[in-house]
Amino acid sequence: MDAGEAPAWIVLGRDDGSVTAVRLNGDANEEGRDEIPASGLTTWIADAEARWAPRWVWHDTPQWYAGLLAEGVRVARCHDLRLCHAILRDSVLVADTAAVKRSHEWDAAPHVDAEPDTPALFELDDAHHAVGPPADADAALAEFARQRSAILAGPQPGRLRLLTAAESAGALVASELRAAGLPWDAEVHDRILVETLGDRPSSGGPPAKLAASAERVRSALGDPAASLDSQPKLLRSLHRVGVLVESTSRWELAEQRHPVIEPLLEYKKLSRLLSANGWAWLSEWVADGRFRPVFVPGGVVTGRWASSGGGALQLPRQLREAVRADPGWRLVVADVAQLEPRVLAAMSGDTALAAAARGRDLYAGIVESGAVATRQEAKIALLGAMYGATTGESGRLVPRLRRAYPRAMGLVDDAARTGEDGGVVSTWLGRTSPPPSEAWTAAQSRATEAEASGADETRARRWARDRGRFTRNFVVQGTAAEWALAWLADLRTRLTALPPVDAAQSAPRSGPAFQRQPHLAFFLHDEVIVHTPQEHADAAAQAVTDAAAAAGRLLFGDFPLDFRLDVRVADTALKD
DNA sequence: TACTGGTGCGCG
DNA sequence: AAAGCGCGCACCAGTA
Repeated sequence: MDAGEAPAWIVLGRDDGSVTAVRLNGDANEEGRDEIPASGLTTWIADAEARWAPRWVWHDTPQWYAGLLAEGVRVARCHDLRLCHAILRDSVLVADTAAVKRSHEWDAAPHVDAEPDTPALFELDDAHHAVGPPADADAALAEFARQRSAILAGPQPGRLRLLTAAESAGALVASELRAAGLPWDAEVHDRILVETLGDRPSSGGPPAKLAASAERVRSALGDPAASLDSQPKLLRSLHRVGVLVESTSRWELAEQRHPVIEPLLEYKKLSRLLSANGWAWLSEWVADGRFRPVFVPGGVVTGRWASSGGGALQLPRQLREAVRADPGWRLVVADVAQLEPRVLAAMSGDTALAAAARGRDLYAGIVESGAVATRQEAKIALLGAMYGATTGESGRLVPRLRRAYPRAMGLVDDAARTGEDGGVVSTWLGRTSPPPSEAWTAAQSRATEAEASGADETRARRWARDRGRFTRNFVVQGTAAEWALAWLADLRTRLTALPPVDAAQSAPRSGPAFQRQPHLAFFLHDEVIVHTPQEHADAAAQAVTDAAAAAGRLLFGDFPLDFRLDVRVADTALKD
């Protein structure tokens, strides 16, 4: 490693078995290159991180970072070229003439396979093109230059710089979440299953309580052979006994009065638990006291994370009790109260809505303002406004909010109108919705032609409204996701600053990079779980709170609004 | 045997 | 049948 000025960025690329590291100065000019044998890569990166703390520029975070984490090495900052490309390619804050919009080799799907150097990187698809973004150093350098110039040339470079940094920090967090894992007590999980479903059957059949409720259903149907797991067959069985529902969904069934309803609802509940999070899930997804799902940053169009495998974002509340801190450790469980409405207030500059939210439950504030009568009404009305409800109680209440909070409601109404007209909308930091599909556009133009049928017009109108609800929600959901990324990134930095505990208090199952420090263990849109040594529990809880305040300032400056958290320190993630 | 689409339900 | 957004996953049925 050469001495010299500290590089601001180090671009990593893989070429024929070795790794090239290109050092760039603060103006992104090349200062030098190092060829690093694969065997020495981790050490080289750890040394460079300690010495320079550069921003690492690489093609795909999990492919570089999973291996480092496995050897106990963390990095503070990175620039994920694949994720940032996806943002810049569509962003209205980037000129259409920018080269990044045409570097299509970087339009790659998220990599679900988190292991580095696996054949996945070189897999061929049907057309015999390599899957995934380019991994070599020259391609990375060129794309990085395109991205930098796209950001800097735009009308609001600060926002895109923030967004790309936050997105990249999220990528680091996602890899770290997988490496550290969520502490999971398989015995507690098993106990919940046994209590709910009955003993685990030794020979493949259903557990006792599930079988019993199936029997009650079949008996109420008067058909000992009734099939309960096939929707069409179940529907026919219900019709035969006079339960004239159109679907077999819980909501519709609950409105019926018939002896089959109660056992059937119970059967559905139990069978859902067994098939989604039963013993098979436990043995597939929990190992060595940790649930290690794959988080997929940017996996949702709005910028929210998705997950792949294990249903990480759908863990039923019923099982939260199985989330257990290691001995001598604690969990800090925190979620944001009414994140999306608060974000809407801030991004629209609606001081009346911000005042309703400040220092209290936002829905209570709306009630106090007199716009609606009850908390429940406030909630339904606000959700309806953000989702585009037009009917029912929600649709009826929305106009009242429009009068009380014209700026906030104006923002989402404008977004809806733009979407219906075929336009694109953007989040606060500049993530832009995809343009309408060709089929959508074709349907709209067909409906305006002279020979258009009534059906053409109806369909075009329905699709337009569908898209309007999507863009309406996009601006809010997407900006909330940006706030959450800023929260995560800031929190991660604060936790890293807490001193490691001694070996005696370590939690070895969290892996070499996390066993002696508080670390993020779970993230779910507006909620985090931190796993922390007991002695740092209060500091970690404070860090969670401070990070939320910092995220609010980072996005919205001095706008007078707080992002209230519910923070608990406990041994389990169980709520209340 | 592998796929796709529909249904239903878990989460925010 | 949820009204009204965004997801992932299991299961079944129909098809290739």
